[in-house]
Amino acid sequence: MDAEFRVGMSVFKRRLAQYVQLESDAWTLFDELERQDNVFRAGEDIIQAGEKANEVFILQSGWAIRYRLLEDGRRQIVNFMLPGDVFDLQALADLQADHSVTAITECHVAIIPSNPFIAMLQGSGRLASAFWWSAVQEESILREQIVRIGRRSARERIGHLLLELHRRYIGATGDEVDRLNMPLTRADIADALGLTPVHVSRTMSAMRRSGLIKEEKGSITLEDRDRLARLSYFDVDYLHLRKLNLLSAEVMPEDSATGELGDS
Amino acid sequence: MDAEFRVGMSVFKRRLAQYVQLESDAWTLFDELERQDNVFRAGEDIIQAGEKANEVFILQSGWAIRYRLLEDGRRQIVNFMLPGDVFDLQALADLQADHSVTAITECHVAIIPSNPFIAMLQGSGRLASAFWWSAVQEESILREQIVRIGRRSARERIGHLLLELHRRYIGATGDEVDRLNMPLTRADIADALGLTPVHVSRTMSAMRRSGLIKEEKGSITLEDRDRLARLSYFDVDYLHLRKLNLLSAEVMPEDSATGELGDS
DNA sequence: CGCCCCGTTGAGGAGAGTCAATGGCTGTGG
DNA sequence: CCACAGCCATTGACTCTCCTCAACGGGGCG
Repeated sequence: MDAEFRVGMSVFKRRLAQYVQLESDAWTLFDELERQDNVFRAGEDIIQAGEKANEVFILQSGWAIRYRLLEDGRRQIVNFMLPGDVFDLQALADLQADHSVTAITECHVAIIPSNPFIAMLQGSGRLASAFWWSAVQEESILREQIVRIGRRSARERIGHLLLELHRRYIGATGDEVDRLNMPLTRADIADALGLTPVHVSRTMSAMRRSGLIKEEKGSITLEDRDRLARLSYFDVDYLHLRKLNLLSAEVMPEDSATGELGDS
Repeated sequence: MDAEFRVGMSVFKRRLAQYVQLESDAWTLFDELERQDNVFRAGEDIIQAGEKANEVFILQSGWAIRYRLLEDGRRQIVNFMLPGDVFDLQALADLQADHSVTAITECHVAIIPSNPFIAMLQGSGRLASAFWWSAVQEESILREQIVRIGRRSARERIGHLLLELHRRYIGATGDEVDRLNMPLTRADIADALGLTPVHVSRTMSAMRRSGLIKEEKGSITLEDRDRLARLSYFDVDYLHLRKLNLLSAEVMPEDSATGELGDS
């Protein structure tokens, strides 16, 4: 985790580079951004609901969750943030956060004030595209989370979530293996999937017994990924992992400094 | 419905004007947009999953749903589109649609090709802000849908959904009454909330009996909105209905044609 | 050492699902 | 103008997935 952090923005760049082709001058703009590197301990809030953050966050290392609490204590985890994820672009509209974001493990976060960030987007249509892609992917993940919770059984939900986290984990780390870090407790998984910890435990035990997964302390191995994918009706399409066609590149010349939302 | 259609873009304008202050020159840009007015019959697809639409859609009248089908026929409705809603801004990133959009009632839809749309955003930071607000609101509605399905009982889900649709319906029509058009069948509500039609029917019958709602053909009245809100843990905040501070207005002068994503 | 958090397992219960029958409404065609 | 098909809402009876309550054990940490 420390190692990941020391390389600076590279997690985000690695993630983006898989989908968007970016030249070094775009990256220069990005690298020169004014920013602050913050560390949050496990359990600490990164953003609190109701707070108005005028910053954009990029998660460098660690896992975080976005969640909402009901008045009677029920918690729903809306989504997970993995290294390389950008969040609260909605802060650019100067809106209050309607959900909290909390570190699940220790998190290293780059915090970028809105204004320089906006200026950067204005400076490069391709960077703007890249961030727009990231926002579109996040929204797509939200939609899939709705399908997962609304129309899948407990086993399907867990399998589907594990496969998503696995793909996203690979995107962040670059390691193409069937094993991933798993800092989530049964309660976290339950609150993400609309189940109870007890039932998650039972269901995952059954999955272990049938050779679908293997758990070690702090990590999980997808022992039979194909079978898992079949029985969870997992279809990666929603992650939008194909290379993007950058609209901007066609619509307007590179040297034009306008056209931000365009690509985005 | 026909009356609504004849007034052109006004539904969208009315919705936006409640939250974003826009001068007439911005609207001029918007009004001059190249567009096509299409009519879709009930049940007809507006966007098909897998299709790459290079257009932005604005629903003028009628109701539509975004949904996804699992291989075995299960359907999950991801969200509802009401008059004034804009959809598939993600098409601007040249991505395939990962979900289908279908008309539930007859729908009048303005279809705007991406390029002129992008040009419009570039022409007015305030318009860009307005559309960004719309995208942020939509994402927030998705998150709330996750909480609704994941951590609420059947009665809470139905109550909460009705309250959301009611607020959004008011935003579109301007009528401040407790009654709204209800073209949804039990099956639609069930597929949106992760329930079965039978259970939705039972639960709504109970709600009728306890004086929470009243149903007539094609419409529903929220008889005791406060009680409904309390027992569904409904909190409007997530709809972001307050007036926006337009960042752009502060960050850059009105006459600058750059700064689109900035406000957005 | 002892506390606390976490995962697991058991027993019993409840909310929601499944299957099936009925009746109303609408549209259509003979 | 009526008969019939098709869709939709409702209700009953039964089932099952998932929840609740509870107890126990292991591991990390002060």
